Amino acid sequence: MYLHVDLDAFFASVEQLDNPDLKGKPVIVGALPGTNRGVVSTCSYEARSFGVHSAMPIDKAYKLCPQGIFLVPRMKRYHEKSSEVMNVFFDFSPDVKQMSVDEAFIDLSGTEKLFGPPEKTAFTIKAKIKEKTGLTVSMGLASNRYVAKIASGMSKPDGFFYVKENSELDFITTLPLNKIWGIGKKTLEKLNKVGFYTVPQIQKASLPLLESILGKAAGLFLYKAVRGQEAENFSSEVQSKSISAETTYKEDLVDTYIIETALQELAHTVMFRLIKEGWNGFTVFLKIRYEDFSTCSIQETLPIPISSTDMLYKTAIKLFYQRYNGKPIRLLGIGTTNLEKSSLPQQSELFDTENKKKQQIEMAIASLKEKNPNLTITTARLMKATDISKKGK
DNA sequence: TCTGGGGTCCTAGGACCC
DNA sequence: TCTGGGGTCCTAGGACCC
Repeated sequence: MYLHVDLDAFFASVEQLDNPDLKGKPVIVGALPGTNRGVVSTCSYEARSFGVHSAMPIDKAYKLCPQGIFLVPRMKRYHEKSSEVMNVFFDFSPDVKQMSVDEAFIDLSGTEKLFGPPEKTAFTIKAKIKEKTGLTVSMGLASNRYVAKIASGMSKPDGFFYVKENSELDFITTLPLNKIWGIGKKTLEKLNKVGFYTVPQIQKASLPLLESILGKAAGLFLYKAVRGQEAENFSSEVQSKSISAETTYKEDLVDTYIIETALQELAHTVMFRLIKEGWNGFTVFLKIRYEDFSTCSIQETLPIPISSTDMLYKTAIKLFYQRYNGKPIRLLGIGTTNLEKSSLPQQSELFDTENKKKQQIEMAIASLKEKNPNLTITTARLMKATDISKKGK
């Protein structure tokens, strides 16, 4: 049996926990009203009753709920609370799969002898989380992860939903299509276009038909989903496959010096994470979003891994000018993929002294930062550019 | 409603190889 | 000489999720 656990209105709940004055009030975490181009990340249930929800533009949230308490996310704090919660899970099972900062799957198979039947264990875990962290969770229990995940969604907030063995199909059959995890806006449109509006209609469709509508993978995924079955890739092992950073600027970027500085800043951010987490990245990708929201990307795979901010920056600049159409830029992003653990033996570069030196300096800075997070070390250019970064955030 | 940031996986076409 | 089949890797874009 699998238990899916989801923290309720996580970011907003942590804020209410840390500042009891906020309890019972509409807390909206994301951005401050009036700041251009922000969205709601999470909001408390009190705010939801005003119609506010995740991904809503912050100014719209403000119109709906002017008395709301608007806060900027404190990711570091949320990650702290998140690990407290995950640690509780490990007291109940060695098999815990953390799926994101606020949710995890717990395999409760074989824990009966220690903790009793799974549905009882679920309530024990729920109480323990509340006691140790002050947070409430929503839970779903089922014979596979996919159904458990949907069940926990049905139990929000602070609930528990148990789909007993052999009733998975009945459970799924009664759901509206938009509650099926993996069906988003576009897929729903495609399905509606060919006359599918309910789960039972899709249950009658053949696999080849679904594949012809949605493509091979999505077709198979949906075919299994409407039968309460889990697809192979649904909760595959979580390991880093890419590291990236992107910024939507408060005002569109037009000046090439500012654009290049922005790219350097992003390269800096990504490189430090790469070093800190011990990755070698062989592919660099760059993302540009223009003022009209049209988005393009370009990537290049290198024969050797990125080893310094400078190398990442220079590659990004090269890619940028291959793609840039001269229009005002709303967002820039840099990332790296094709990752390998940097502890693996690496074929050393033939003429690599320059890069090695740079990397050694960056390693030193990264470890200093590790010891003293408040330390700010940056290049002269980025110091001058503090203006744009502040404006941009 | 004027649309964040960090990710994952899939698709389709092209290059290249045997 | 007008053109196979299988496989891998790369690229750009898209859909989806939290």
